[in-house]
Amino acid sequence: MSSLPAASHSTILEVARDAGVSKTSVSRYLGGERHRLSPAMQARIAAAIQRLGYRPNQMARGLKGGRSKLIGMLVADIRNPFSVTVLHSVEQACRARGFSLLVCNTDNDPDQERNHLALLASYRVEGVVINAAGRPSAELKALAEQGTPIVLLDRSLSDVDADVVGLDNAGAIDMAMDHLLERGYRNVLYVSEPPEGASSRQRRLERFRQRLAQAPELTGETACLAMQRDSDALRQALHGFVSRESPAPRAILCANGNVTLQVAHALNALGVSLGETGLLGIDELDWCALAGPGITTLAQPTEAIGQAAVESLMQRLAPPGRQAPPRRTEYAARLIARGSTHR
Amino acid sequence: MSSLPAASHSTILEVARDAGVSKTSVSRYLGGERHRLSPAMQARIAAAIQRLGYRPNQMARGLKGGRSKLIGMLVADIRNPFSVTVLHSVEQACRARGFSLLVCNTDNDPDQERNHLALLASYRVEGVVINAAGRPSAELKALAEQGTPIVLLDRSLSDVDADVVGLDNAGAIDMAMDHLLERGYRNVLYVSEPPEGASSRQRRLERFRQRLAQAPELTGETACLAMQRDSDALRQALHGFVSRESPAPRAILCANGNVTLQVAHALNALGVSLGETGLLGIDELDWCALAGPGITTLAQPTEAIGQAAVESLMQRLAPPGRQAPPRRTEYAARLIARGSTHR
DNA sequence: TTGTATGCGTTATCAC
DNA sequence: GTGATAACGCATACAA
Repeated sequence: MSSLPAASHSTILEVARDAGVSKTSVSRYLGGERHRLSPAMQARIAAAIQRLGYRPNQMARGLKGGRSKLIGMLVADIRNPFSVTVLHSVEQACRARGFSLLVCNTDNDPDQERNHLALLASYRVEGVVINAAGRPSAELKALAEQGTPIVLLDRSLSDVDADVVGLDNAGAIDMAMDHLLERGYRNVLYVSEPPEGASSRQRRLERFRQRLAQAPELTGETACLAMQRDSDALRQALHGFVSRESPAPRAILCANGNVTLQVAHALNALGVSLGETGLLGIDELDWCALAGPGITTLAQPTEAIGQAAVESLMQRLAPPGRQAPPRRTEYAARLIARGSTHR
Repeated sequence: MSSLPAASHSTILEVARDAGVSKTSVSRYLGGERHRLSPAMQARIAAAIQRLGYRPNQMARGLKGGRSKLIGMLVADIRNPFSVTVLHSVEQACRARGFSLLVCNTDNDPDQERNHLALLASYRVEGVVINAAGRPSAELKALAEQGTPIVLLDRSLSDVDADVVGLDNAGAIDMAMDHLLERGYRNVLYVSEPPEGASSRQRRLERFRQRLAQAPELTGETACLAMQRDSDALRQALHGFVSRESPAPRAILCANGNVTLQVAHALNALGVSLGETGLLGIDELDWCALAGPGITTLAQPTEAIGQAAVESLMQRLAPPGRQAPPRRTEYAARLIARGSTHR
């Protein structure tokens, strides 16, 4: 009763022969048109498929119809928990709609981004979710001009006609500042990674400065540093801020999860006690409750963001009439107050 | 000067026409056989490609040659930092060799694993890296029988002829126990997620028990719980262990990073002070230095593991002669001592 | 309800 | 050196 190990992949033709029917019938059986086949034939085809261990070849399938059933996703930093959570939700949303996800990590490198984009194009992905690392490239424009739907995640790109899905950055900064003010902090250091090439960073920084300008009772400053590369600079900046004479209670606002992590490390090394010196970070991380008295954060609705991204794609995928103009979807952050902002 | 926006993808035929040459020549140009073409023709083809914004269609390529240039990866839990780091290194290694990575997250669900496996097969991936969630499925065996190289990551699978790459689990437990003993702990609670379906968990648990049996000066117990699902049970188990009368210094050994996280949360809630009660976790996490006095960990060489996995695949991909028998590659853990094991 | 013929974009096998 | 032409596995318009 043992079947021979199929040397290679069997084809629809072999199935057809084995079942004694035509290729077309098998194709129909597979393509969700079984209702048009006689029960007898269905049974024979099913048996043949089973017997041969047949698996349809998506490559060939995509060739003819142009439907690769593939969505591409460009992630700027796969090791960023925020990205991963969004990725997770994007993948689920895709799968729920019968698409697979081709994931590319760019490590925030524009060159890699371009290569990956070309790659995705070569696999004829039907849509692309991009957490952009660089400026709009020729590859991206080519993709857009070919009519491939594009959704920008977290970071928008000038000159690109695409939906953008992400956090309400200004609102998040507002929320953070309101919280810090309410808790009595009056001197705020805003720490960010370099904002060039990441619109969300720019937007947050900009809003922080606006808030500073609007609130006379508040003083503040900003520090933009490449976190991983020079942790020394970060430590120095923090040391300067923390040790300086200041009657106003101090707090540090971290522009994203990575910043929060690095700042927490630096403060830890400096022996700064959280709470007395406030600390608030954008992005919720699963360990934030564990560091010192707990770190107050602004959680992003990552699930919603991922789903919205795919939803956008799907709408542009089915072009019934005229395409709607690019849309911007912004989600509100959620404050999770912990000990680090409790004086 | 401006070119019309290419309505859709251009084909090799269009390039050929535009350049006034044959398809074959263009194909040769693309396929790395330029040395057989006259410089003049090369120039014309290059110009045409440029002009039309041509991108080869990998789908069609894979159809004829059978080379999809795709590697599939099954991740049991994409939100696990360990998995992500390995994924990152696998992706880099693949790209360095001209392959793309099709990533599938199974969320530790055997059903999803089977679906994803079928999917990968349908895309004719040339190799698969699997961080398995369940028992060997029919889909997996089909893949193996078709000759698709398979590498098992972290978790081995009985009945599957595949290379296995991962941690030296017994060695890691030894390392952990030696460290705990050296630091004076004499009563150890081993906390793990349910070991069923994850060979590495089984191996670690088994080794822990062996060590207990071998060391008369040591007492210990084990707790296997689904972390996320019932955090109550975990808290109770920890409470029981910590509050029980015991002259012997106590320590908790966490079987992986997720356990460490959940245990840290529970201990935090219980108000247990780390160090006095020892804590050691397998898997280094980027926040481990920040929780209390710092959590001692055993770091896995994730980069090496990812690279070794791809290396394995590549060797089996090129079948010059007879295939070597399945190989097992085990890497040693690295101890990072912190305050949580300092009494 | 079922089958035939053609084409998708590419590579490979020939011939010139 | 270069170019026809035949596959590759599948979907589909068309015919029966």
